[in-house]
Amino acid sequence: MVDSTSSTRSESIKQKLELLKLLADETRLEILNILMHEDSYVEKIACELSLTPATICYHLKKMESAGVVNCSRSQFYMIYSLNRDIFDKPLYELIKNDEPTPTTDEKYKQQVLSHFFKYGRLIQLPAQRKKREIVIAEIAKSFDGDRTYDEKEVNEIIHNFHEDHCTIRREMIACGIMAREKET
Amino acid sequence: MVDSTSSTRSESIKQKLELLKLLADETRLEILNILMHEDSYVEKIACELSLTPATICYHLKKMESAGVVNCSRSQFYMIYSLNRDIFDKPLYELIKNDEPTPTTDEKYKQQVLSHFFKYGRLIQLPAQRKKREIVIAEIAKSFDGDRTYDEKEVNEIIHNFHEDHCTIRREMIACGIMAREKET
DNA sequence: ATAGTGATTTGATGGTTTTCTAATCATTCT
DNA sequence: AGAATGATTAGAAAACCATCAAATCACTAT
Repeated sequence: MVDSTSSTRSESIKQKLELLKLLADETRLEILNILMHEDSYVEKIACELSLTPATICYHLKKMESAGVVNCSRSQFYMIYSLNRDIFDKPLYELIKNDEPTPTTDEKYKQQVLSHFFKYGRLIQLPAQRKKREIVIAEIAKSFDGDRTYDEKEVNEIIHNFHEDHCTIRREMIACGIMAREKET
Repeated sequence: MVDSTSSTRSESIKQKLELLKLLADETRLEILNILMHEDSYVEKIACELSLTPATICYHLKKMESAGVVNCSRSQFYMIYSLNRDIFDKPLYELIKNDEPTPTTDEKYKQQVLSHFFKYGRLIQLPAQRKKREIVIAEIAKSFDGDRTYDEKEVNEIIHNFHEDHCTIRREMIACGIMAREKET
């Protein structure tokens, strides 16, 4: 059910979270500590921890289905034992998300843009520098980087986004996205 | 507040549990993954994860007080960064309880004994072998290991615990606690 | 000083999880 | 087969925790 050979190069983040949740419980930690010393069975553990067999069973079953412990029958008892392979990894292995990082801070940009643009037009220039840069960069996409524009052209394009083309134009230059050129 | 130099040889089990609980939450894992790439601040993280700044703050504060992250002010922002030392340990370091193990399976014995003895007398011989051994061992404490007893003496001592000294005596021999000797 | 901006606290809500009791299941021994 | 014993499941109560909206705090810049 669970690959215990050697980490399959990318257990989903879900599985890691599941393991961490399993470990983050006092009762289960105590059970694991008992099993570190010797294999044991439900009733005995229940006695040692002063808890109901039902409760211990609940925890053991949970840990078994995650591959943390194994169990096998022996006479009257279900003997539970530790799967020690699990615990060798360093901690950062468990918090690191290997999955193809889909959005680094792309999502943040989208958020900002959708907040300041409505129907393709700029509602208001953000006061924060970081946000302002994002907004300006978006407007800059309408320009061809290889080409030069005269002032009238620039103003027309910016006007599609906002009335006040002067401020925007100034910002674009301030951000280093656009350079002034001596008029020919 | 928290020793970040090098594990102080025995953080209480409580502290370990606290750390594990911190890690066992999807949102916090995501925050940590973001901070693994670069330091960041509340609002930005909130945007990236599509959550409220209040929520992110709640998590960051929690992690800060456990020494998992650090924060410092920079201009408008509270910059949070990872305390990477924490994550070097292998996992078993976090589940192992270093504290002086107070009761290995002593507690289990006490449970069994208090169940089968009342006012110093044996109510009933347990059916289970393991429990029977515990009970028999308790009775055996009344004998001096260095000395030999004749049958009458043995029966008298056992009689203090139970009417049926024959069964008990047989069990003691079966358990290897007492040996028969040719009568002199 | 005051306005603006991000961080934090507070209180309420909803969801998850541990724990128990009681009932049922599975196995062993007579 | 039937009795005994340990393990498991089902259902319910209680504790815990993440999240949000709204209010407040702390700092910066004009």
